[in-house]
Amino acid sequence: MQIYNTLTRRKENFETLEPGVVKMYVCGPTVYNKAHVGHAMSALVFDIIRRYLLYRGYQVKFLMNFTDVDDKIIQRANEMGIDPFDLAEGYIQEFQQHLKDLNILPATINPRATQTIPQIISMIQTLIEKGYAYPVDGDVYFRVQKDEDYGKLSGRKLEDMQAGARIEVDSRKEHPMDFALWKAARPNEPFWESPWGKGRPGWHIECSAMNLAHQGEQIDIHGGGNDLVFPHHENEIAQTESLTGKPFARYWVHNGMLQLSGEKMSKSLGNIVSIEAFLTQHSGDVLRLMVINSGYRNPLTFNDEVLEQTERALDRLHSALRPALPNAAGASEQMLQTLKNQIAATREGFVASMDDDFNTAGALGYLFELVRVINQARAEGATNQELQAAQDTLRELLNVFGLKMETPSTEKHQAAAFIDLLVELRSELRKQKLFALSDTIRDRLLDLGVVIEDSKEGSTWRWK
RNA sequence: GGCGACGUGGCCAAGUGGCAAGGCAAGGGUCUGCAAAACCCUGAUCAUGGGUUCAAAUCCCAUCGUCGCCUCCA
Repeated sequence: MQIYNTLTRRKENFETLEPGVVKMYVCGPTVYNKAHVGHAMSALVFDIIRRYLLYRGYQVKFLMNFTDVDDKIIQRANEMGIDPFDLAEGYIQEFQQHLKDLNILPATINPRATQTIPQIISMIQTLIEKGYAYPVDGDVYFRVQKDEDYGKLSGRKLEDMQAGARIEVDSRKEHPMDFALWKAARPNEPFWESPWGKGRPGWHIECSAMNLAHQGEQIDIHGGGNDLVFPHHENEIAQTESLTGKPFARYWVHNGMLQLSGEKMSKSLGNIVSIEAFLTQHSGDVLRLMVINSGYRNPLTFNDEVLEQTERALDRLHSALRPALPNAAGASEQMLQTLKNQIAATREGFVASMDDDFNTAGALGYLFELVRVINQARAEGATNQELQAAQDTLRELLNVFGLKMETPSTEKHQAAAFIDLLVELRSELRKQKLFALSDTIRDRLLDLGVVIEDSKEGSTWRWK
């Protein structure tokens, strides 16, 4: 199995620190507002990676954090006149529900910045002792010049960054790129007691501390959006590796940004489609399939046309899971052999694609080939029993992708007997060539979400 | 200005040295009372210009274009 590593900018063979176990950490959201579909994309990417690792027999320890204290949370809470911790808690609950709705497996642990304060303080103390950090007026800064390979993840040099820096330089800092590990509390801000006075952690240190606390000094996969490469992940590396003297993560994995009308979707740009809004219009499977249908490292095109196309593609996947035609007489030996061969070819192609840096789009292509052959076999009269192995394979691999492939709900089930009755009566009308009436029944049922399909063997119906 | 990524049929998108996956849409056909679904058939030489090679979408150089990061950001 090969994984693209941002640190080396190429694909590398995947070897874990401990055989059979993957320690994985993904940067979660800062919970100061509703999450949008870009956050969902990232969560989906790493959920799919995790599911595939599980499929390949790994045990996966999966952490995703919540940044639940920072400037924006405090600012927003003050504007709304509520407690910042309550604000954060509300958005955390909401995000957890979104993850569930998107069929994302729950994390092994969801650490939070506010629950890791003692570890953060102790980490900062050690960094100060080792000369990698220095306190100023209740703040503590990381000393980037002390870290010789600072910039290795993002491929930047300190000199280059100084040249292009657009930030206002804080004269108390030794170097413009030094970043805060600890921030002194201002009036009306939440704080914790520390050796440097009342304050709260900086943004980057929490992830380092959470990993140290829950995973140890080294992890296998560290993930997040590619907008986190610099400065967030760069700084995580600087902190952790300065402390431990060991490589932090073996593989740095970054997903591309979701693009709305050619731009990154982000809270600051204001071009947001919230997960909540999306899920009122579409199933979670649709967004998941959009993610699957393209490379996780590339930008993901998100617009109404692509959404519509993905809905149709999802319909096609569903089509292969439909039962045999009524009165199916059985398919030819040749057809059954083709079906059997395609099952093997699909399995093989799926794994080969996914082994190559989680090439979901390539793997999906093989699934569609299986779809075609299943539908061919059904059209030639294959029975449910003859279709079973292929459909089971398809279901199994769709499940590796995390697609739910749900169809009817229980309340609809209660209507099934009545629909059966209508379809039966309609068949009688058709025999009597009372087509106007039978078409009316078909149209009216379609309005109610029931699709009737006729064949020479009889009529079938399904939920739209 | 610095660093990086990308540009494949109408749309989305794999492939990254050896005759260009897949999905959506479109056109034609089979089936059907009609319809729907499904099935069958049809289309790209890979931004542009050079170069390397027996061979390039795939490597190198240049140009144009798009996007990301350099500030909070999945």
